[in-house]
Amino acid sequence: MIGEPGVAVTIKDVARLAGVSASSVCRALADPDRVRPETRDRVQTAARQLGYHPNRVARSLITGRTANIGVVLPDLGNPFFPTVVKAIQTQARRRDYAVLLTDTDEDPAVEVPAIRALAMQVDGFLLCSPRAADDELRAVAEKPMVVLNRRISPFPSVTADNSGGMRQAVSHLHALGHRTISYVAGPRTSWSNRDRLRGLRAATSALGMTLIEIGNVAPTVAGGAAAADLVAAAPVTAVLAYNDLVALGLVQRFQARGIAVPGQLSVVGFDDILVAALVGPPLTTVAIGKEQIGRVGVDLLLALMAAPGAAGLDRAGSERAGPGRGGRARRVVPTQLIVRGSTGPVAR
Amino acid sequence: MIGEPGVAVTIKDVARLAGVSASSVCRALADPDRVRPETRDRVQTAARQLGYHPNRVARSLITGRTANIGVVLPDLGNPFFPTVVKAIQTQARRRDYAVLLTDTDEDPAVEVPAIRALAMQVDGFLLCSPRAADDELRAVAEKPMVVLNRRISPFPSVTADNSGGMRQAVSHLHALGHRTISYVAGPRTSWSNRDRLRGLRAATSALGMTLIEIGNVAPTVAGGAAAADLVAAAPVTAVLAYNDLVALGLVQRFQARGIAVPGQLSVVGFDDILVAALVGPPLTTVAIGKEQIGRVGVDLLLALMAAPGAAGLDRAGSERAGPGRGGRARRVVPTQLIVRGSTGPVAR
DNA sequence: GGCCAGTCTGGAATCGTTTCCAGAACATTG
DNA sequence: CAATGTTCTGGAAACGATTCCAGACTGGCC
Repeated sequence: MIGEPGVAVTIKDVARLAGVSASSVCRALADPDRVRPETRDRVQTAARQLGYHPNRVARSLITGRTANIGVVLPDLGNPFFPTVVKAIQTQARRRDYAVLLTDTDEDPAVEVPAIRALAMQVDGFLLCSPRAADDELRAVAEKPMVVLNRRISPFPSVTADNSGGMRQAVSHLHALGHRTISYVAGPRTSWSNRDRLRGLRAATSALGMTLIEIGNVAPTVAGGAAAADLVAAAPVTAVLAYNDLVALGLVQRFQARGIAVPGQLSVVGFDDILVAALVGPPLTTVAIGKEQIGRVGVDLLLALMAAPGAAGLDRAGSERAGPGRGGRARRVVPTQLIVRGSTGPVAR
Repeated sequence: MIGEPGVAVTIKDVARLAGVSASSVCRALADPDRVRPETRDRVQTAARQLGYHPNRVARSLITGRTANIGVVLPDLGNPFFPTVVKAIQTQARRRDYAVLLTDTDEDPAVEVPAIRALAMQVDGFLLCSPRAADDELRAVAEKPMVVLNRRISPFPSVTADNSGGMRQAVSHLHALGHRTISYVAGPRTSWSNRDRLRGLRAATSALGMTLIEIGNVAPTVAGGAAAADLVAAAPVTAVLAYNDLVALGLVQRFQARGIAVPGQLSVVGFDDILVAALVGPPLTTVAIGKEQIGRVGVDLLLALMAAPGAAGLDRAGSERAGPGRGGRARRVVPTQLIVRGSTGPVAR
């Protein structure tokens, strides 16, 4: 590579060295079969010699494609998201896409401006657990969008089987003798929270159990700790938390108050973040294929972008974009209860 | 906002509606004082009416600036990094920059290609704990670069006061009566690992303690668990780990083998990731201002980009770029030992 | 009233690439 | 050998914004 140190080498430099026109360079590199083998070789040699790499910005301008995807999520501080992002990033790179990341700090009001700001530099969006209202998100969808951990028609989505997870968790608790349990709810704006609650209600009522719902808290350790006293005051023998962080906050506060887990109170989390296995007692929780969510999300988005009328919202009355082609697919990844040490038989 | 749904509104549309030329629209929006107040108002009204936002790609092409910064890091799965990235992201957004993220999966060979691939779409790089060789990184530096958690001349860097942290940790252990301790080293390619080891050696020898170094392991829980047996076999009463994940792996394996922590063996981590406080026993560890690292990194990078000869490497014999202006600043953020439950007096 | 300075504006060039179009070169066929 | 078709190539336009330059207009001043 002999490229001048500071100055970028352009297609014209290659053209000059190869003794052909810029158009031919472009063709030789983009679609080698459209030029004579001899020119192809000359161009490719020249390009290699100069260390030429096409300017993606200039290319974007004319093709309208950026080869970037935008990822918007509420909080990197929640270990759930980095795992998903990592999977997204890996899969995106494999497909030659780069990832533009925005953390909205759990603030719904930041989401729409953030999407708008990124819109021009990406070919599509992956919205992880978006907090804004359905209508707002639909209104801002000029680019293809895939939603993770939430369903918003008409976007394709990837969600976890929250109901299934809750069913497993509840029947586990039921088997241990628990009959009255509590749920510590996450953010009101979280679709996963609503979905988990829905599944939980169905599961408990199916088994004739009593469910006491405890207000919405931030999906953090602090949020869980804040709710712990309310839970302790309720006549329950077990508690399910919106997610692992909340569960950890609960356990921490229980232990600080001398409430034995699982001796006096069983605790179940959701997500199976790394730390769940490490705390004392290790947390019983519902595992989600986080990598799968990220990976499938990327695939869905790429399919959507490749689809014929690849705008964010299909135009009114568009031909049926079959879910098979990524049109408005709804993928559900399985969940699985991981029984660890934070749940046990009901006391007495 | 009356913009056509699918078609992007360009500067020409605004110009037409406002009855002025494109140049005037550009001036009115970029630098309102350079046009007559009346034109300014007409343009601004028209722009608002059409929902015009300048196309950043087109702008990049002519200005050469992208308003993106590239972040490269080894593993989002290590909770240390999401925290740093979150701070980076927040600070970048505040300065109107977007963040392009790449996770290299701890593979040095991925780093350079990743940087090269991103180079054209960013104005500068933030390399978090890069694993590649100094020379490779210098060779790939066409854009301004700031290095986090490592020092590579001539790049500005932000590092933690590893030596100071180790000194605190060692004197804590010394006060508890420990005299022979072990260090479980992280990746050989990690500068932080070498820096921590350096500080550790200095601190132990200053206090006349014996240090037994145990091979390089992956900076993960599994890595720590893998080293645990070696540690247990060594004649030590305490062990310092490269980072918290390794420490957690050690503790986990010790407990599995019935070795009491801190009863028989004290364990100290590094980083103070969220989970450190939650495990049982809670981990004594050295805290780093992770947010500060990210924030300062962004500030340094922005200063570097704004600097006169803002190429990656200053040209040979460049005028002294004072560290004050971000030239080749070396910022060190303080560390602090957090004493929790995984350390205690030496047995007997 | 004329001249100069200053303000404001429009047109054109530019960034680097892709793509359309038309023409050149060559081969094929009658 | 002419007519036709095919392959390959170069020039030019285009993407959308910024910026340079020169011209138009205004105002002030003598």
